[in-house]
Amino acid sequence: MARKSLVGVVADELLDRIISGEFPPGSSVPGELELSARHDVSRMTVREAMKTLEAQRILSVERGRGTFVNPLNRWSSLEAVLRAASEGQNGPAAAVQLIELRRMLETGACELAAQRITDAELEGLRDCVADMRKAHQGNDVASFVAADLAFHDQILQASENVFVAVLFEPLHRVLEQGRTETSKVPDIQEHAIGHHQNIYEALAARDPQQARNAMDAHMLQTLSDLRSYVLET
Amino acid sequence: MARKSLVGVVADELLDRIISGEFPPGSSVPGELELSARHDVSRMTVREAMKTLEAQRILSVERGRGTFVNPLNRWSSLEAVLRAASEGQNGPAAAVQLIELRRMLETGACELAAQRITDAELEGLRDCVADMRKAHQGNDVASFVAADLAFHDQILQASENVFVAVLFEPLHRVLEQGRTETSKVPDIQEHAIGHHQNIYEALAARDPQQARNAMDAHMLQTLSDLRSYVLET
DNA sequence: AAACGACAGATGTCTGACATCTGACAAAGC
DNA sequence: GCTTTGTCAGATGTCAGACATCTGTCGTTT
Repeated sequence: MARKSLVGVVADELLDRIISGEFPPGSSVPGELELSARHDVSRMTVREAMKTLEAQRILSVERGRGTFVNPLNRWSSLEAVLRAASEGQNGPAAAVQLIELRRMLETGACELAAQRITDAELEGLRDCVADMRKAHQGNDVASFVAADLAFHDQILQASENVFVAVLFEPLHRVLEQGRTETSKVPDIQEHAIGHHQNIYEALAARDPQQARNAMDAHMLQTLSDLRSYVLET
Repeated sequence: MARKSLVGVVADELLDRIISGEFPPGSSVPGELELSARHDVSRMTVREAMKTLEAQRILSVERGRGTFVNPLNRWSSLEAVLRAASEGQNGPAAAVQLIELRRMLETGACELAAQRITDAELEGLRDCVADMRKAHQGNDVASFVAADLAFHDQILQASENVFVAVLFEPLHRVLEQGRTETSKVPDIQEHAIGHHQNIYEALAARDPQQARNAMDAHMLQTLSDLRSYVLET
């Protein structure tokens, strides 16, 4: 059952303690010896756990002095920040902020893609929309979500901006589950197909402004879907 | 001179070898024993170096099988991706892509800020512009850059979106040096002051669309400045 | 009062050992 | 012949103890 290594367990628990506020930013975490005693593991295991948190800029290790918690805005792990931001009753607010972020990246990428997309990539997008239609008629939620994701991936790739793709990847993972939920509703599926069709046409026309607007409409629709979904459940 | 720990040195060199193409994505890197022999360090040191790269999703460690290089789009470290993307003659292209990314985030944050900014934050922005004017007249480049950065930071904070701030932080570090260079030119300083003034006024009017457009104009100007700067040097 | 030195506590590194997982190959059983 | 099983090499996971080195502090010395 517990498939994670000991290092992962220790790192997770330490991060939990940090997020819970036990070690606020700027303060120091217990020494390696103390943690190894607490978790009943060797010092090396604790060190490797610390190293993973240090690599994500969650901790700063200073030789001879100790290990300190960085302020949240220096963390480089979206997932960790998400965990921290979702504490207490902030879950919905964090979800909205994630969509806002996604909106920035996707509309921007779509604008760039309109200037750079190739004919082959356009064809791929058309196929994705066709797949979504087919899945919608056949009530195949899994295929629908897959085609949806493929569509957005294709645009990201067509934007030819590596950094956007890199920043978007963790978002992809985080938003994946929620997407499957909302995509179950037939009405939402139909809206999505329409928006994707519009985006495709704008990209085919290679009109950056129109492409951005089409994607923006899609994002706002998604945000609206999320709001009603979060409210009713 | 060499203030970095051994772990950092080993991690850096291994990352260099990966970026140079010696270990392409999907392939495996040498085992811990082989690396410890090559760098003349203990196996534990190699392991900690690997852990840092694994935490940045550059490597995937699989027990009993080996350690493998992830494809570039799974890396979570903007700096590492930047190093990889700047290889060979791709430096300028990477710089342009960074500005494009910055444009997405800053225009998006500015649009959000227009809906949420407080009076106190507006006053802070006005002070920043005033400081820029003062530094411009006094030929104080350092103060000018500082006020410029503070202005953008304030907007980021006013957007009230933690995730945008988190994604922007590494960009901040990367773009910092280039900013100091371009800010030396008096003409560019004057342009920047005008744009910042426009942004401030749009935010004061709490008009999201106008704020986005003002920031977008600023970003396009910056991109144009960068292009002419890169071309002539 | 300032400079020095000893000291405790923290992280950095090394050595060697054993545990456990994976993949491959060979031997045993049907 | 074909499947099953045992064994083995090689890889990562974890442990224990030791020593090195840096930092801040607190007396002691000058």
